[in-house]
Amino acid sequence: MSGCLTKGRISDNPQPCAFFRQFTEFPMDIFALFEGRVTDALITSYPQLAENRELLGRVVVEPPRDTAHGDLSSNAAMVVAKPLGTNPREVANKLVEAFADDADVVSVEVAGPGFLNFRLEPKVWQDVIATVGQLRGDFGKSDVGQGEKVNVEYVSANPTGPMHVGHTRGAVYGDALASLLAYAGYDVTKEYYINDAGSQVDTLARSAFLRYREALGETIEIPSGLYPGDYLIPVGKALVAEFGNSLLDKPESTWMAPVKQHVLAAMLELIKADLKKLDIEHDVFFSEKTLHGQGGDIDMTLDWLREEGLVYEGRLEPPKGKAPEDWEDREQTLFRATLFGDDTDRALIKSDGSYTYFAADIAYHRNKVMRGFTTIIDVLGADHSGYASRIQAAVKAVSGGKATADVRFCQLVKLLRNGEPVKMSKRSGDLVTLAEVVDEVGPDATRFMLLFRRNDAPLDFDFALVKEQTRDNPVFYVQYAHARTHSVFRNAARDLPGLDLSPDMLAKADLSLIASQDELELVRMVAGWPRQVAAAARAHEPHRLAFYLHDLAAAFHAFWAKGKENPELRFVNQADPKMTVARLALVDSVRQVLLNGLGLLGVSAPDELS
RNA sequence: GGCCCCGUAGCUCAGCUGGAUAGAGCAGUAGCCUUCUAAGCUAUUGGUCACAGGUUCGAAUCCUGUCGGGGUCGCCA
Repeated sequence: MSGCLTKGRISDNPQPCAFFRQFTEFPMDIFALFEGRVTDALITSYPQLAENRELLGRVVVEPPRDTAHGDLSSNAAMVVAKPLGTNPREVANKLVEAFADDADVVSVEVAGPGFLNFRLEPKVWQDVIATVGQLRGDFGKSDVGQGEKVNVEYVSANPTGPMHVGHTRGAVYGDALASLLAYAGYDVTKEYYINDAGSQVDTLARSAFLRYREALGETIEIPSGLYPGDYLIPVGKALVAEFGNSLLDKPESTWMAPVKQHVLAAMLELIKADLKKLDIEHDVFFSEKTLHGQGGDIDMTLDWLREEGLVYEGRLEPPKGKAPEDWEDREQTLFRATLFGDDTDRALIKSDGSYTYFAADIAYHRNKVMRGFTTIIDVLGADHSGYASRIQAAVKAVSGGKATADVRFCQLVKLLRNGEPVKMSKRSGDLVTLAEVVDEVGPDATRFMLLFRRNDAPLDFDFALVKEQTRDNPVFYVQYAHARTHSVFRNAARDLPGLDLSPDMLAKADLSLIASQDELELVRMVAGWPRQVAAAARAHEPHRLAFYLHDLAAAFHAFWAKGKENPELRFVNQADPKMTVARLALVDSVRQVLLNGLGLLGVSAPDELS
């Protein structure tokens, strides 16, 4: 065959790709495996479909919601029937014939409007346990990304103080997304854009200078408009340590540059330390300032845009409906964003002659494109939602359509304590900081709770619940499932002291013993992990993994509890070492997937809960 | 007024890019601890997927409009 089948799409790569070879030797993702077989069968029966990749890409093999519908179900017949000018059941019947000789398939039925329902040999599922045992941390890893270069820019908080809770969600989301994409075979760079060129860093420097004077013995009063936070006190002292009193009587024009440099570095350290608390480390810290200056990226970008005819001098319509009191109708330098799908053209140069933030941002995104990124993800706060179309237009323009921008927004987090909102006052600089939250509830709970929700939906974060050690707390619930897998092994070692439970021994387990519906149910869940990873990566939605893990934990707890009522279903059976080894291999596969999933989310997986 | 996000069980939310009878958790009700961690499990109640049209074999999902909530609106970053 030509082309390489990966889940949901067919690449243009004429070489068989590693992922597909992996299927043939090692069916890691059962669903993707059968998606390939169904697609092949379609092409065999209807050769004219071979060229219609878009259509074939819509063919899906998925676990049916209702287990009465078998192990796998596919929409293939319904997807292609109309373009073929035939009806779904006819296509379905041909596909049924095609699978008559498939040794993995017990039966295929046509159901409803044309679904194909597969029932598989138990061995297919049993083998998944062995596959997990061999691939370990690589079970779920894939190359759906095919090495595509992706830049994930996240956090990018202004370097004017410590991080507050508002930044935390974007930090966790971006970080988990980056891990997920890397795991799914993308070439990922984690990036932080330092807004160090605007006027707020001058304000920061002035604020720090006040603290400097304070450190030299003056009594200071912080005027409104400057940053009042205590975190600048040590910066003032450090400035004294570095400069003595030499800056004290100098005009601002003299001290501004050195103080700014110093305080920016200090703030960046502060932010890095905060992020470190959540185990977040960026690969690249990109300074906006480096884009400015003569002959810098912004100049170059604007020159280039001019050459392309994408810049003009013109007037913008005032915003509709809103009474534009201070609207000054003036001619300005504009980027033709409307050519690329934005709803208005955008200003590049301010009235004082300096560049707009957006001008720098075009240059920044062009810089990303030049570095070879073809998918550019910006994680922003929801208050920037109007910015998306602008960024997309910019990336489209500077990449000639070769790169795509995905701008993701994180909604607000509402902090609660026992159901009561936590008061926050911005004016006094009394925001709840990231550090305070993490110190109180821990990094695991912080990360998991923020990921246990779609990022663009608002989120209630209740300190009381997050710290609770009950099943109401999803973090704990999942971690407990993992700890429980270890506890099962500890008990096995205790009850069957002679039994070898090493990975080598588990690899030799007689997995045909894993045959009950309850057990196979759990295995099917495990088998779905690679599929979840691929789908979450494609959708840029790490929260799906959190939900999957919660479901897997529930399935495991449920099976564990069945052993309470029915001793034959217990994992550890002193009278039957063979069965015990097989069951432990199953437990081990659950454990491994929980471990892999929690790892991707950046949440620890303790062996034991104290 | 323009644009963006959202509207799913009493509450908090999923819903696998259009699939089969819309799912979890909490709350409510009824059960399960001499038994691998009850830090858990089982059963059960509960829905006009905001509303009205449209697209098609098929819609919570896509399109249009209405209502409601949030955000944002030339030179801030």
